[in-house]
Amino acid sequence: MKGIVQEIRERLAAALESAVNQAAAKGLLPVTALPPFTVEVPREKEHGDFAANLAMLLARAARSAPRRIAEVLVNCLDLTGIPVEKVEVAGPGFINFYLHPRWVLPELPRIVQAGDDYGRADVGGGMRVQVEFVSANPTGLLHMGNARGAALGDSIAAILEFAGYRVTREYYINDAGNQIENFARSLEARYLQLLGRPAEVPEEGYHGEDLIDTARNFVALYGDRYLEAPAEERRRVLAEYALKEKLAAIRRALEDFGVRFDVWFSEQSLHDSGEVEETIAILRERGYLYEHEGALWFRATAFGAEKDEVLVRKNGVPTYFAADIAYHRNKFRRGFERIINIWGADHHGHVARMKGAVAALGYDPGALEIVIMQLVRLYRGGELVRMSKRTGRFVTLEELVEEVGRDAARYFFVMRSADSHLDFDLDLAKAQSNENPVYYIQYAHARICSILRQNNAPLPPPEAVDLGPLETEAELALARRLADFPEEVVACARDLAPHRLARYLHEVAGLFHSFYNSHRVLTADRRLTEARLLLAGATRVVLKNGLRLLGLSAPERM
RNA sequence: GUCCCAGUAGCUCAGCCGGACAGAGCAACGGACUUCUAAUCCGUGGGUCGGGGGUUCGAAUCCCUCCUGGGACGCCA
Repeated sequence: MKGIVQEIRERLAAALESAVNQAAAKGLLPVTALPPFTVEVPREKEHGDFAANLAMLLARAARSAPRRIAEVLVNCLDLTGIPVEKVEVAGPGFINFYLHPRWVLPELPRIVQAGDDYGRADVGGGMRVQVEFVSANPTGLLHMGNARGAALGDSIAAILEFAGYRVTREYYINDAGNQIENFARSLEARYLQLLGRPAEVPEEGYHGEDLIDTARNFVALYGDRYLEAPAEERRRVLAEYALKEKLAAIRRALEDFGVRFDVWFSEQSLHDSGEVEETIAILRERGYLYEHEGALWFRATAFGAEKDEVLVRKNGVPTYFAADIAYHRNKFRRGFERIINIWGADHHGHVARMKGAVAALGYDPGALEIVIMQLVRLYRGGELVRMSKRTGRFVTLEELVEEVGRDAARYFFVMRSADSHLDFDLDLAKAQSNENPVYYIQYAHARICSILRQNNAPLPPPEAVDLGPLETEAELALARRLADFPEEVVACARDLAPHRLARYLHEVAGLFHSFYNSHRVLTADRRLTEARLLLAGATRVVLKNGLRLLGLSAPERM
């Protein structure tokens, strides 16, 4: 479904295009290729409802002044059927279109009729996309960076879905390799300590106190059964138990955060299935591997990376990178046409070599898109909250949700662009006051619901409502912005940028609050009431749909 | 040293696939609740878009260079 804004934009573009042809046919303009011009909405209201930069772009080829070309084009314009009241040439050569003030109103019944589907687009054309995010090590709890990734990834996935993609949300479980060994040794130390044996968590291990709890749970189940067992077996059993427990906790925390995954993909399964070996064999065949100092290297520099990378260590154990390449091959083989990874800034060095590996395997590196998000800094009482990975002391996702609430947390994570460092102010997120932007949007939604509840007279179907009474600036400005929603969704999907949607919704809420404070919706005039109820109802649809895409609730009462 | 991100109002940030006089929220100041939710609204003040060059009819936006902050440069993940 196309919004009215896009419709008019396209019709104006078409009219301009035929004006160029007309002018050329009449000899008023040399015949040239049509430049890629835009029909945009001017920032200044005085410049009309839409403006085209076509004349300026034609100036060079036509060897004529832009304003002169604009005049010629305006004279050749046929705007039949487009609600344009006035056309002007202005500034350096813009062609400005002034529409009938109430041109956007027909969109209102369409919004209400479409309901939950308003804004749904098909730019994705059913293309299969995989969004992989969070993928935190299952050796601990989720921290702020994981939380940002969760909010961002889930929102991007939802927006892409709404824009017509078939989306799979996936979590890659790093349940293999060195860190699992460290994990097991750390657990073993805690286990032994609990049973009164001297032991110490290794330097490189996991020092978080949560592992003491995990070990305690293990002891409750198995007691000292593994005290005298061979260390290898003891560690294996401990790690197996702890991974299960940690993963369940991670899953629960994410669900409480409103994030669900379609697939939980195990790294270990790539080793077990032989895919890692297979992938290495393919790279070897293609000539991208070489041996050096006993290790097997991938020639990442052949693809523009800064340096080559080890795939198999001297000790014969494949690296994380080797598994990750196998994982991406697996993604392509599953038929995903776009693969989107949400990574923290600390992984950006991995981007070039990963794309290189994809290319080396014969897949299109352009199909792999990496969204790099900058790190999160937490503030409380105006002070930076120090995090320490080594001691395992940090604020977890669960604690965050408990402290500030799910909606506030998610809003704060998506309100900034991914490549901006995020200063997360815990006090602000927690505040139930006007300082907190979260409630502004939700409050508008709740207010509308309250009005709708209080209207007890039956309403005509949306298309039968007389739009005549809507004429004030506040009413028209609100309706105009609502009609931008479909294009806004497409832009957010294109840029993988939920923060854009957050800003848009904030603006819509603002326009509604402003309207609300200067207009009564429920009045003695039934015709007026019905028109304003339609406007309010349309606002509700847009807010609700937008909030949903950001993973936020749309409360009916506050 | 090399690479990535950022530098825009007092603070936190949009705008960056070039467009016409640079925006929002908060903070500051002054107003609005007998009327559908004041978690709201209305108004006021506030900026060398980090500095310097360049490209262009036009640059916060593109290119070069320098400065500042954060991150990455492991046979960790």
